[in-house]
Amino acid sequence: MGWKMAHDDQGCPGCEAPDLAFSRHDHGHCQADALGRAEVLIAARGLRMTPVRQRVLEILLETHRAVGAYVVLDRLAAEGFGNQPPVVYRALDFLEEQGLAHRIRRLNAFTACMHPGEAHAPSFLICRSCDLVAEAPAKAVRGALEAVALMVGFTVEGSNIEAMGQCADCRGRAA
Amino acid sequence: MGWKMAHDDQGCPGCEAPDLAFSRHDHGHCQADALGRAEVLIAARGLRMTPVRQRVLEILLETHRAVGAYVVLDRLAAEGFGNQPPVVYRALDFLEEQGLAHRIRRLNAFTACMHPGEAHAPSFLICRSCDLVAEAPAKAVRGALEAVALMVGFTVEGSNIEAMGQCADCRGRAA
DNA sequence: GGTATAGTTGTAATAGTATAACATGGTCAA
DNA sequence: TTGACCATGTTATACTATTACAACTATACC
Repeated sequence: MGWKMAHDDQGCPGCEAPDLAFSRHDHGHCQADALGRAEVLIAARGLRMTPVRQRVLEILLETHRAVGAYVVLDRLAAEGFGNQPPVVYRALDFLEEQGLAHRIRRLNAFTACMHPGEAHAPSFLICRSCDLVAEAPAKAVRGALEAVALMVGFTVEGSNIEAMGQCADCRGRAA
Repeated sequence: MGWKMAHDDQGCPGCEAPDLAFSRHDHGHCQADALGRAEVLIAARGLRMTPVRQRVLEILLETHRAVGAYVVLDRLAAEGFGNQPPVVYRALDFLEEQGLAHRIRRLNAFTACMHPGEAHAPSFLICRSCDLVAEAPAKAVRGALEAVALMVGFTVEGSNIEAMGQCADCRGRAA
């Protein structure tokens, strides 16, 4: 295979690399790993990974790009699921609440979480050329944000941190 | 007046306070200051602060909340401007490009920039109770984000950093 | 097993946000 | 005053998201 392995067999630490989306990797493993983790997590919480939810997650996991709700909906409809917006939005909301997917507000689209289960307040790097979306560790970023908030007595309950720009490959190609 | 003055006469440093939106202040000065700066800035850049643009900025400056495009549009229409979406979106795009307004992606709405002209990559604190939006200094936040990006060779060209939560006042009232 | 319950999905209708494309009109400089 | 450029007006449409209600399914409890 032409892929550079970005992981080993235990816990897929490579999948926590901030540049996962931008680097060649065994995406099949990437998908399977995330999906497996998701199922375990949902079961552990006493919730149900229904067919619609699982299928939506699978669709999101196909790519490291953000996918619009209506693109997912069309896929679902073609496969015999309901073809009205609530079908997909409910699944997406569920996945987001459970930390299995993230909403990329800048794109009005969604992307699968690449390391579900780990407590994380992610930030995203969105390449304007190839549209890949990398989920970067945002511990430092989130810390800085909370520091500012603390100064004014503001309690941060949730945040969205997104950077638009260009990934290394695309910048190289452009130059 | 019942307002605590949050500024002095030269440059309105108070208007750079991260908690401006959340603290009582002379909002009239706040507005006038931002508007004045905006006009100077636009002129200096050889651009035109047209009636529509100015009116949109004024409307955004009325409150420290984010305002939806269609709310602005209704106001414009009631005042004799065009009543079609492009009218307001063009003005908002212009203001955003010039750093005079910011898009709050989490709310699909817009807010006036409180210290135009200063180079800044703002972050926003959005109170879920009172809907006030504070523009907080994001130098540290932006720095952290760029540090992460640098690690993977990603070039940050723009960012949106928004925190949803509760301001000090609202938290106090809730307790 | 039967049945109440909560949760999930299906469906219809509608609300809200944003852009493309083209026509019109104003401003400024040569 | 003509031409170029920019801004605005207008029509139409695309895209994103939610409300409300009906039907169904799994589960737990009796």
